[in-house]
Amino acid sequence: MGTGNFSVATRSLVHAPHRVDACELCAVRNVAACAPLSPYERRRLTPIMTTLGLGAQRLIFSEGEPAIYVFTLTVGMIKIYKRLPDGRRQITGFLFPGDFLGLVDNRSYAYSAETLTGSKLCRFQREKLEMLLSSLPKLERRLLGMASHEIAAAQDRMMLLGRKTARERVASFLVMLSNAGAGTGDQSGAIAVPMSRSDIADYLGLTMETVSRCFGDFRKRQLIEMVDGKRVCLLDAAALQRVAAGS
Amino acid sequence: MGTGNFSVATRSLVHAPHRVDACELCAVRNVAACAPLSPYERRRLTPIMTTLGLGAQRLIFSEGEPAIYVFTLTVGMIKIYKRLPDGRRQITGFLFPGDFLGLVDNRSYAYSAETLTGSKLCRFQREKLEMLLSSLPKLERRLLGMASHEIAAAQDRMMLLGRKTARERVASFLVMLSNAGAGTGDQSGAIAVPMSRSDIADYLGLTMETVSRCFGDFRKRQLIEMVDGKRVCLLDAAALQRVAAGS
DNA sequence: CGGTCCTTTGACACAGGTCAAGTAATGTGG
DNA sequence: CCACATTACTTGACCTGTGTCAAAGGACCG
Repeated sequence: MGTGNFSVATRSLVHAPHRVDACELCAVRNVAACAPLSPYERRRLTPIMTTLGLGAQRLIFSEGEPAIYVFTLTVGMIKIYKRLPDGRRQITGFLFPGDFLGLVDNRSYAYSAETLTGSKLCRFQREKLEMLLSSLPKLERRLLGMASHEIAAAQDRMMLLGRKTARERVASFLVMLSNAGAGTGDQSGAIAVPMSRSDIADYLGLTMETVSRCFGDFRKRQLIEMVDGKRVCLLDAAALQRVAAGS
Repeated sequence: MGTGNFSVATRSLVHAPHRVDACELCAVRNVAACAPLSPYERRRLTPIMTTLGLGAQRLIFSEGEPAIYVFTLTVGMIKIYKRLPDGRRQITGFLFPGDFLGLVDNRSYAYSAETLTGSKLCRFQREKLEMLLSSLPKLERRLLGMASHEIAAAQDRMMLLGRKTARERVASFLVMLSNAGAGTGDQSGAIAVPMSRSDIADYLGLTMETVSRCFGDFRKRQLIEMVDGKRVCLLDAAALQRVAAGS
């Protein structure tokens, strides 16, 4: 817990893989100008922070619940999702080590969060963290950077959901996994796909069957190869990228 | 320009409708704990800020362009959108007075922005604003609040695009307009719909024809009434809300 | 091994897309 | 203020991509 393990180290673009107690707010990915926290900042954060480990398929929090904590993921993979009253589900994101979750607009969570694989998280008391923010300007800036990044990603997702075809969506998903999950696959170049077909479907706004058919199609065209149910090898990443971008 | 006009005043939940020069970063809507800027903060912002007025259907900036400025909208309505290489378009948001645009992840805009109606904007030099942020903590907090709000809205939009039916999408759109545009309609309770059918379609991930058919359907069922092409009256807002929520 | 769950595959249905025509709103020049 | 052109919207007929339903593998597990 809190160990600068390989996964965090791989994803963190900003500091060496040594042990850091408040590491998770450092392990921000894809955010420019992301300096690591100072010892002072870490000292301020430690008291309101606990680390926790969870198995696969565990609920972290539910949509509508009071947002007592915010989290950063250090190991594993998480899905976040919303539901309509009749049960329809939209997965609004898959999260990777270094990602932040629980930042809220009002007092309660706007979505549910569930682990896909065994995971380790850093948990912060939300209200206390918010109070600390004013005296930790670097941290606040980092959160703003992460939020901007998330907004951009959300807009890409809207493009996908509103205007891409099923094949384009599945290709986009594979490309995304391959980028985001760099390092989570094995040495053979295969990438880990820990989520079920219906998770993928609910992420892409499709049905399980359509996702399966697209996988089949890509397999037939030699764009991918399935190592096993949970591992895919992108045989022609460039072609997939072309499909994903919409011809 | 910069006048605390009725529109800004209506939308701003946080301060009285007096004249404020750096008003636009105050005129934040739906953000908790949003205190107005101090005179000191305004003094810091004024030098890097200019105000501008634009006609309808004017391009503000384009996807991919270097992001020199960030803006706040004070009067009017704006659409922001992305395109696929073959021209397919997704409108990722309609913006109202008080909304912020141009916050970016990297150095260039991730989307294009275009006015729908005649509009007034406040323009800030992005890099200078970013440098100022550290010394204007309240402002930074406000941006973080706006960003959180936007993320929540984006997730709702993903639910809409991924899982709602055409009728539910159009109903959601009308409810959104009616909430967001409170005050932009006339006294009769009609709400302004300044965007074209194909704008609405590109926002909802549908075609113009389907949007038109849904309007027709709602009209037949007495849920709405069209005052003219650009004004709609919600006859049964509760029923629409029910449709929007997904039964 | 037999059961459970997940995935794949097939046959068919339908929501929403496409194409095309008609109608209303808006603008323009005289 | 009126012809006329232009653009936006509506409506209809038809088509297709994806959803639905059902059954048949496969993988995992006690």
